[in-house]
Amino acid sequence: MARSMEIVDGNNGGGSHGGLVVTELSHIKELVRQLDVHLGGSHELCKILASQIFSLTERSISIITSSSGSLDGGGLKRSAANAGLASPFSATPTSGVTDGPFKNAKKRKVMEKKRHQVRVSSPAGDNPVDDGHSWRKYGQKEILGAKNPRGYYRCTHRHSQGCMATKQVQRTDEDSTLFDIIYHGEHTCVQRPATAAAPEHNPEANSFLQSLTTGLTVKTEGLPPLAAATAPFYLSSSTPASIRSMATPGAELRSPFSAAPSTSENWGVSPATSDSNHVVSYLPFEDAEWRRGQNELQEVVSALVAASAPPAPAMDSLDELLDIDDIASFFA
DNA sequence: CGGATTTGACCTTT
DNA sequence: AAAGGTCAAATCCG
Repeated sequence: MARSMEIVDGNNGGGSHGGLVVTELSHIKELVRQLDVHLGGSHELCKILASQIFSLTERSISIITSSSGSLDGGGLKRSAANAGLASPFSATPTSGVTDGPFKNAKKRKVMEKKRHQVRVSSPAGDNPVDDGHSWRKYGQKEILGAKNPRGYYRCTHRHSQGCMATKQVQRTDEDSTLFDIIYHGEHTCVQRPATAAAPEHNPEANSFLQSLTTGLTVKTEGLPPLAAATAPFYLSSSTPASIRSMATPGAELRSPFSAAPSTSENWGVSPATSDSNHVVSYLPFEDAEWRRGQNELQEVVSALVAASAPPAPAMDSLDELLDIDDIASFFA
C-alpha cells in the first residue's frame, strides 16, 4: 500500500530590484572571506557563515530571476521546503547579514501566511494517518464543486500554548483513498511524549514509524529531495534526524530522503515544474531560509536529539506574530 | 466529567 | 450574494 505525498507551496514572493544583487554578492564575498579565515577555527562559526552564504545566494538568485520578468506570480505552483521545520538558525545571534537589504524591502501589506499543500493516500480509505501532531476538528464544510466536505482542524494546543497551526483535510473527488491536506502556519507547540514508557524521545518519530510499519509507505512524487524532506510528517525540528537515523538503515522503508523517482501524475504537477533549480529561483526569502535550514538539519538536529531537547518553537512564526496588520486587527 | 466531534449559525472574503 | 472559514452549543465518547 502506497502512501504518497506532494508539496505544493502556495507562497508567492520575490522582489524585483536587480541592483540589490551587487549588495548581496558583496555580502557573500565578505562572508566567504571570513569563512576562509575561520576555517579550522570555530566549527559553529563556520556553520553560521556557511548558512548565511547560502541564504544570500538564494536571495541573489531570487532577485535575478524575478527581475528578469517572465512571471507574475499568480497561480504559480512550486515545490518548496518550508513545511514547518524550525529553522536551525532561528536562534542565531545577531549576524548583521540577515538584516541586509531585504530587511529594508518594503513589507508586503498582507503578510502571506505559510501555506502548504500535501496529498496523502490512506490505505483503508479512512482518515489519513497521524502526522505527528494532535489536531482538533473545529469545522466541516461542503465545498462547491467538490464531492467531499472539507474538514477544518487546528492544533490541540492552540489555547494552552498558543500554537496557531491549522490544517484542512479534504477527500479527493477521484480517489476516495486520497486526501488533500493544506497546512497553515507553523507549529509552535511543544508536544509531550504520549507515554513516559516510550524509549524514543520523539513522539512524532514514533507515530511516523508506526504508520510506516502498519503498511504505509511515504513516497515523494516528482519532487527534488530537498522539497521531499519537508513533508508535514517532519513538522518537528527534531523529527527528521530521528526518522533519518531510524528509517534509512532499513532498505524497505521508503524514506523521502532516498528521493524516490517520480511515478505518478496524481499530484497535478508536471515533471517540468519539478525542476528544482528553476523552482527554487522563485522562492521567497523566507523559504530560502527554510531550505537553508534544511541543508544543515542533520547536524543541528542530531545535536538536539543527543541533548534530548524538546523541539524548539518555530521562531519563524514571529514574523506573523509581529505582523502589523495582525496587530491592527487585534485592536480593531 | 473532561475533552473531542458535530453541525448550524455567524463572520469574512471574493 | 455566495462561497469559504470559524465559532460555539449540543452531543458524543473515553
